Amino acid sequence: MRGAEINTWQAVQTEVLRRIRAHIWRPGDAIPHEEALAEEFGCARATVNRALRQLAEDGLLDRRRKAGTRVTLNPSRKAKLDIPVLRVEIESKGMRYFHEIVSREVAAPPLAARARLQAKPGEEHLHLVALHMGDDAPYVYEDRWINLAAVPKARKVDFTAISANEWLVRNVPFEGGEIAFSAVVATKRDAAILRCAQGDGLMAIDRITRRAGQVVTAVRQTFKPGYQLQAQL
Amino acid sequence: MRGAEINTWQAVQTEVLRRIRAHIWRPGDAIPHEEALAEEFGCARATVNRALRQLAEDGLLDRRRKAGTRVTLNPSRKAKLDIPVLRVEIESKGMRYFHEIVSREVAAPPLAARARLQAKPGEEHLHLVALHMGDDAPYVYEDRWINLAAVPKARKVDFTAISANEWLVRNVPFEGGEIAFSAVVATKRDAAILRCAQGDGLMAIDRITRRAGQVVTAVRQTFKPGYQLQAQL
DNA sequence: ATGGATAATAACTATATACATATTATCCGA
DNA sequence: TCGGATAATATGTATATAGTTATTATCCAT
Repeated sequence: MRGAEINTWQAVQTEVLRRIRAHIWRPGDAIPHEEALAEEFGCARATVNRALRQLAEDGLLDRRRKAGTRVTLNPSRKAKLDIPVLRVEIESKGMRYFHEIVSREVAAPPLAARARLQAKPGEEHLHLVALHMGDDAPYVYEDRWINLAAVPKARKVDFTAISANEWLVRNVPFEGGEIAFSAVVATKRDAAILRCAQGDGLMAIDRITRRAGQVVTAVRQTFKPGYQLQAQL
Repeated sequence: MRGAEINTWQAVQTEVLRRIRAHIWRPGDAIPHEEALAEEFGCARATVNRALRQLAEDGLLDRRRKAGTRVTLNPSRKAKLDIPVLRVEIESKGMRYFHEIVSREVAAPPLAARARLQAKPGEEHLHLVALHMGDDAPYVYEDRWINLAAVPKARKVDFTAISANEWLVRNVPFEGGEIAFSAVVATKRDAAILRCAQGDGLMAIDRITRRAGQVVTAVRQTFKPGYQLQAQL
């Protein structure tokens, strides 16, 4: 598999990678500067830069002007995982996607949710509980708050026709957010909705989405038992 | 925060991003080609390329030769999470790190583990169970198999002095692997080791590390209750 | 020694240019 | 109409060159 590059910059990159892995250049060591490597590999400095820059982005090298480039001391493996829209994820597994609204109301969020939403007391939010199904079996259910001050249009959207997730992605430009994964134990309520046993271990994903400083939406998605989140190293 | 670029390519990137988010260029739409954008922004094509290439890597654009560049239709959020060596993670939280070996034996893995290890019957592996502590409280425990055929040196390493995790990172060049996150329910044994209640929801991480086609090590790490894995969107 | 100006350095950015490559569109003959 | 050769095109890669910027090292005056 390795060594199948046609590119110069990829060839340089894998050779550098090889030297790091073979401990020819060890963690903490400085490696030759771009110009020297360019000469060694018989290519332009820009090409070396392209190779090294990406390795730095991946966390394998530390680069600083004038100080040079060194092999990262505590290499932390970076896993990239992509969180697709649930419909896409379910359909990509060959299942038929369907979703239903369990409850919908406009209300002021309770104290616990208010902090996450950065909401002032009395501010109205749309509270949605929805269930996403794969082949008629519950796959994940979500408990979501949407900030109506940030997204007034959401008040009159028919979320049975399009999931909140998808509607938001399509209609609300957003800028960032946080995501956290944790393990929870199925409550009686969880079990009833997901049709699993009370006490099962469930993966939960908490997400907050921001736009212009405001929290647009905060959601907890609770997955069916046995759900695995996979990534490549 | 936005608009604080000094670079041309970053300025181009955020402007493109803005147009995507503002739905000036909508999902599925083709955007102008590099040369046109270069002219519009008054910069070189290489600069536009740099900006767009990264957006494509982030999954916001789809680019194909001759076909051009379009806004991704089903934008799946990509979260980057880094998995540091446990010692570093624990120490970075201001806790004192300590680890102990619960059990250690050389054995042929049982059938269930053999598949994951791609091991032939009778092949010897090192089986390690270790507990990582933060401030004297259990943080995570791991059940690990190390392929002695791939890493013969491991047989006589003192893993009380350095954790297997760290020793492997430092001493075995590796090429790739898989990682999976799931939620499990604490068994009696889990509870005893982690000093938690049986039935607690625990985050589990399964990892397989390869080198030259061989599986170097397969490990399951089971975290203390309440553990959260966080990432930025 | 200490601090501050100055020089040296290595990565960072940008440009023009050129060629490679994948993919689409077109055209032509069977 | 179908298939295959051919042209057109947008992105991908590589290079030489040049200027920018952050950081370190040095040197000098106090």
